[in-house]
Amino acid sequence: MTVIFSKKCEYGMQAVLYLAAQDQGTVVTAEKISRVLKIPKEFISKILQSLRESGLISSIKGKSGGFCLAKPASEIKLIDVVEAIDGLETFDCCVLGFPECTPDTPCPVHDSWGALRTKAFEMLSNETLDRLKEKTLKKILTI
Amino acid sequence: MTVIFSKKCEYGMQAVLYLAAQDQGTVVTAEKISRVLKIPKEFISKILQSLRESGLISSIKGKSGGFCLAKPASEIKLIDVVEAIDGLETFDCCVLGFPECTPDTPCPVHDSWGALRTKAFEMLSNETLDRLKEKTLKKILTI
DNA sequence: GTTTATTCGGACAAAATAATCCGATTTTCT
DNA sequence: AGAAAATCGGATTATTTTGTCCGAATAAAC
Repeated sequence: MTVIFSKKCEYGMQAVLYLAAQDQGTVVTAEKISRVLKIPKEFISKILQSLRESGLISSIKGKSGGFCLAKPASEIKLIDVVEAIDGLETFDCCVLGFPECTPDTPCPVHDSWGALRTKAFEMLSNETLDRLKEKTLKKILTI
Repeated sequence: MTVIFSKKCEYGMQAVLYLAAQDQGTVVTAEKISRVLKIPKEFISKILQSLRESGLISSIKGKSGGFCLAKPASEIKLIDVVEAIDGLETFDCCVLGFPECTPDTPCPVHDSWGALRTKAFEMLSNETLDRLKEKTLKKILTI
């Protein structure tokens, strides 16, 4: 069951968090990420490729190749992954699915939902990946 | 683009809000709901049928038949529609898609997301449909 | 230089969700 | 009684999302 984001996006966030939790300079293969996070290998490979295209991560080809963050974990936020995979449209859509839900033509829950949406956006925008490192490492042990 | 709920659920909420906005005792056909809310007729028909099975709305067969709320609008909440169509699982799932995201084995954003989720649930649970009637009528004019 | 382990890219397959079709039944109206 | 307008139920189709397969290119290790 998906809460807000697509599976691709969820897996992408997990993978990026995992990369951020490694010692700097560590290169991790798609196979390892797949194994640790229990994500189908071919699927996470595609997702990693698209994250590389977006410039969030880098890849190294050939034997002993793999993936790593393209910049310091202190400069990446979860919202960056969301933007790269699902886009930010989610934060601009009516929760009831009404067309053109704007301040001028609001749906019945426009205001209360708007406040929540903002909070959700902030939650994903405020903390950088490095600040989530410890929690990520702990969580990974339990998967 | 879907925010949290499936299209079925979004359409279901819209239709139920529309029924709640009618004068009491009014019977509305699926065709009319489809036309007003711009929802494919056969699709909304199915959704209305399933909402009837859940007991949220009633149907009247035959010519001059249609649908109406099964109880007063003051006794129905949006969360009831969500529960009937998508279920409440959404409010119990990890936003990052991690398995077994619990207080004991939390994901990196477990706490902050949990607070938001609770707020979202409350938003859909607190107000009854009758209190959304005016806003619904206004919104419908703009569709 | 050959083997090996990896990313890369494109096509393909499966599953879930969204939408449609059609014939049967029910009820009202003339 | 017959026509008309509606729900009902089941099958079917279309679209999107999720997941897989395979062969080519790349680079390290022997």
